[in-house]
Amino acid sequence: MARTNDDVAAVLEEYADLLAITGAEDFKIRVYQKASRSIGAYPADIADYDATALKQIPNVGESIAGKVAAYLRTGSMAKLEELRARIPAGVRALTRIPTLGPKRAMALHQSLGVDSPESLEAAIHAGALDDVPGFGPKSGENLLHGIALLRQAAERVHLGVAMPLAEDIVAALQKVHGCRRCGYAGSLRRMKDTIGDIDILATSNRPKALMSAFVALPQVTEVIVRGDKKTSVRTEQGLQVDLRVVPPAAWGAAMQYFTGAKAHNIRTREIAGHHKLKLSEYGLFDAGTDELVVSKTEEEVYRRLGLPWIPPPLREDTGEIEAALAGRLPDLVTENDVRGDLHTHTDLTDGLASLEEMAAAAAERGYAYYAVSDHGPDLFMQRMTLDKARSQRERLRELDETCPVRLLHGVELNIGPDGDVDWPADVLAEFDVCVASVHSHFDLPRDRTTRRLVRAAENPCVNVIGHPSARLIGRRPPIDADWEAVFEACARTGTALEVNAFPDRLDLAADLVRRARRQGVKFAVDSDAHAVGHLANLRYGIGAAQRGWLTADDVINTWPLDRLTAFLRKERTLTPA
DNA sequence: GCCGTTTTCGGCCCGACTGTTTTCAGTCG
Repeated sequence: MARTNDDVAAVLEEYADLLAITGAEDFKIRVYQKASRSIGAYPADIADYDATALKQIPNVGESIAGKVAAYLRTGSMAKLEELRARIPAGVRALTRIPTLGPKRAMALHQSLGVDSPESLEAAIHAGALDDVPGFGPKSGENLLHGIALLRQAAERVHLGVAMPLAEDIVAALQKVHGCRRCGYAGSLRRMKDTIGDIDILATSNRPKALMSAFVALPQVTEVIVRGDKKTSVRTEQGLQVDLRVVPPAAWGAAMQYFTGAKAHNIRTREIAGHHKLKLSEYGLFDAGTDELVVSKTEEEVYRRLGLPWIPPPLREDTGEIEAALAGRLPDLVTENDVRGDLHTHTDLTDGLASLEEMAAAAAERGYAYYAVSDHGPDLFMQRMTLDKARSQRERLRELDETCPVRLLHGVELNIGPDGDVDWPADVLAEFDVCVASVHSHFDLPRDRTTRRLVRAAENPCVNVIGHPSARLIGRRPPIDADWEAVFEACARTGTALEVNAFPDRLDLAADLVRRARRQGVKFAVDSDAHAVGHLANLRYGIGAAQRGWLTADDVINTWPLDRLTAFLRKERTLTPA
């Protein structure tokens, strides 16, 4: 299931955690964390690598390469096994309790013998904490609260939940007297598909007023920490929201800092160090004199570090720093580049709006072209028939004559367990665009799922594989396929992969998008709209595309219609009739 | 343990807040 790289990354991460619990030096812990990230983000599969090959990976040196090579050979890592033998697995679980880090977790384990959140909870209730130095009454209270939160498993929420909430809070704070600027940062600004907490940044010379307004927001149910510079709250759905207030002149440095990701920031601070500078949320400073160099805009901060401005979706330390230094950052696709949507529904099947309403909404968005792609007959509950599809086409052609948007007649086919789709080639040839998606049989064995998707791609009439992994964030895992084989087939046959913009799908996911792009695959960023309001979800799909390093050239629905049409002909025109 | 426009040795990201401390360690982001 998991790639070798992910498996090794998890092992190194665990080793780093156990080192921290045993009180190892900070820098040693960080080295294993860095190596874990580097291997996790490394594009090639390392399954067959030996120590020499492993050392080519950044942050993997002699020692780690040796450990990983042994792990790949034997399935175990001696040093890790040693630590596992010393520290019960539950102690690592203790560090997942908020306010309890490795040091204090180990202290509790040694003095009380606790080895799980449950046994800690029992020990606290028994009053055992009173005898442990460094733990007062407040600690017990906070730990119990933390254990309760852990139990609720405050899950990460998807972008479609976090973004509107963040936008509401920003709008409210902007109205507070003295607030100069306010915006969201963090993983939300990086457009991660799921969000653990929301980071809001504001500038004001009167931070107290801003903090008071913040904790009084109707969405707030609990204040976690409160200060003049930083306040954290929890909302009714258990989501943590942090507000940071900095002086107006520090906006750029603060935005850079709070957008993260943490690993990206560590790199930018290291680079600052090399330039004898010091970077914090308050600005870029001369390391010797502490004099401010720049802080007003992110562009200035990056420029002074010798870097171009790096778009937030790339800031993960997965190669963007190296690309920036080499002047090879991708020119990312934006929502403005998009000329049309290739996957949308109407009330002919499971959509809520009519063909006319959807076409009008597409025109309003300024699209040049727009495909209606209702379900084919194989999704039986949608009651589609060939007659219905053809009569929809007639209406669409008629509407097209007066519509400012060029209307395309499409279909969303169902990919059966063996890769077959609803209609034969002669029927499919009547459509302008064919999307084909998996809607059932999600648990087939990997090789069968791979064959299923490859066959769909090899169908000369299938233009786009819709929501390729069929995942539903937080509800259904992605189907298991040999994705490299699927990507190869798509690149070879001129079949695009969809980046479905529905916020609980965001499918293909960004990391797979990036891997597919390396194989030369093209993409369609589609809304899969079932209602007028869904067309605007496209922004989330663009976020995923950006996180996958896509340029406009990689995305077929940014192309002019004639180029798109040529792509959609696929090899149909090359195959003799 | 890794790495090199400061280096093959000596550095390793920075600041806010909390709780328990009498000046700071631990945790978090």
